[in-house]
Amino acid sequence: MARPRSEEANAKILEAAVGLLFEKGLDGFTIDEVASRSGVAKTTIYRHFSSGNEVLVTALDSTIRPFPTPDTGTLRGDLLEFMEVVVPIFASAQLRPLMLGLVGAAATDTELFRIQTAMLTERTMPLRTIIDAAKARGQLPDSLVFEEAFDFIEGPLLAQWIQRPETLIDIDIERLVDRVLAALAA
Amino acid sequence: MARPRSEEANAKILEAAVGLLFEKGLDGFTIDEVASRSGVAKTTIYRHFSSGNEVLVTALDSTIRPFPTPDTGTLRGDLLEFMEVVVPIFASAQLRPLMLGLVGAAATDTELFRIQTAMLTERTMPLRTIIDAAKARGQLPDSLVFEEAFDFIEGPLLAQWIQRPETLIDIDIERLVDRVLAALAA
DNA sequence: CTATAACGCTACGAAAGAGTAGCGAAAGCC
DNA sequence: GGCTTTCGCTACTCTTTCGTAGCGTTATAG
Repeated sequence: MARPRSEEANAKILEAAVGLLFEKGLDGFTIDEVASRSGVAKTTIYRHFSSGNEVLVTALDSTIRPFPTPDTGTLRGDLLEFMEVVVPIFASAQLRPLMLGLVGAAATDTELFRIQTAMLTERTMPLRTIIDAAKARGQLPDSLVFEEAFDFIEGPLLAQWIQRPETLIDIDIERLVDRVLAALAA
Repeated sequence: MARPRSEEANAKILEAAVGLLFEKGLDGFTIDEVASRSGVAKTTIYRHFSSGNEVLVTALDSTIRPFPTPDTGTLRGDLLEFMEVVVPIFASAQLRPLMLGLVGAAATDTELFRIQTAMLTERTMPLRTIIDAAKARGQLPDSLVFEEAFDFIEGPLLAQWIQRPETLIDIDIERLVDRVLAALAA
C-alpha cells in the first residue's frame, strides 16, 4: 500500500556482502562492515534480512553459478578442458580463504554444509556429463559410480590446494589427467 | 627461590584444552571453558601462558604423535597397512570438526598453518619411507616426486572426507589402493 | 495530496570473550 | 619457620558484535 522495500538497497547489501566475503573470509564478515561498505544503514539491512546469518547465507548462495560442460568427443579431452577451467579457480588466492573457511565451518554448521554441497554440485555438474558420455562410448565401465570417479579427479587437486597452494600455478594438467585416467581404468 | 609453577596445573590446562578442542572445535575454544574444565583458575592459566592463543597452539602441538611405518616388502602391502591406520582416523567423527576447522583457519593464520603442516608431516612420514623403499625395489620410478604421490594417495581420501564423511566407514581399501597404484604407475 | 511504510541516523542494551587487579590462603625453598 | 611466589577467587575493564528503539526524513501507492 505504501513505499515498497528498495530492491536497489537489497542488491547493494548483497554486493557488499559478497565483496566482503571474498576479501576477509567468513571470520571477517560482520553486518556493521556490510553496512558501511554498501552505504545501506544497518537497521535497513535487518529490515531486509531476519538476521546477519541470513545475509551471509544469501550472499554465499548468490555466488553459485553454472559451469561450462566440455564436449570434445574423448574422455581425456573433456577432462583436460574441465581442468583448464577448474585449476585456475583453485589457484586463485582470493577464493582460498573463503572456500577453506567454508569447509571448516561446514563441519559444524548444517546450513553451511548445505551451501558447500550446493556449490560443489554445481561445479561438478559438467563432470557427471563427462563421465556419462565416456560410459556411453565404452571408455569407462558402467559400473563406475560417479562419487568414486570424483574423488580421484578432484582429490589430488584438493590435497595440493590445501597443502601447497602456491604450486598449483605450475601444475602439469596433462600429467594429472593421465594419472587420473589410469586410476579410473584400474 | 620460592614456590615454583605447578607442573600439575600446566598438565591439567593442556589436557582440558585438548579435550575441549576435540569436543567443540576451534570455534568453541575459550579460556573460560578451559578454566572451568581443568579446575585451574583463569588467572593461573594466564600465568602459565602469555595468551589464550598460546594455550590453543600448545594444545594443538601436543596432539602431534608419530605414526607407525609399515614394512611388508611390497608397495601394495605397505599402502594397505598405511590405509588401515589412516582411514579410521579420517572416519572418526570427533576429529573431523577440529581438523577441518584447522584447515579453514590455517588459510589465514600462519601459525595455524605451521601446525597443520607439522601434523601432516608427522602423519605422512611413513609414506615417505614407503615410497623410498618402493623406489629402491624398482617398483616406482626414481623420478617420482613425493608430493605428487602424496596427492594421489591421500587426495581421494580427503575429497571423500570433506564431502561424504559418512561413507568412509564402508570404504573398500583394496580397491582404493589398486587405483592409487595405477595412478602412480602412469 | 496524503497516508503509510521504508530509509538513514544515532544511540542503546545484551552477550561473549580476552585479559587484568587485588586479595587471602597455601605451598615450596632455604 | 619464615620469605616469596603461586594459587584460586571475585570482580572488574575493554572490545567486538549482534540486534533493536526512537526519530526525523523521504519515497510512493492510491
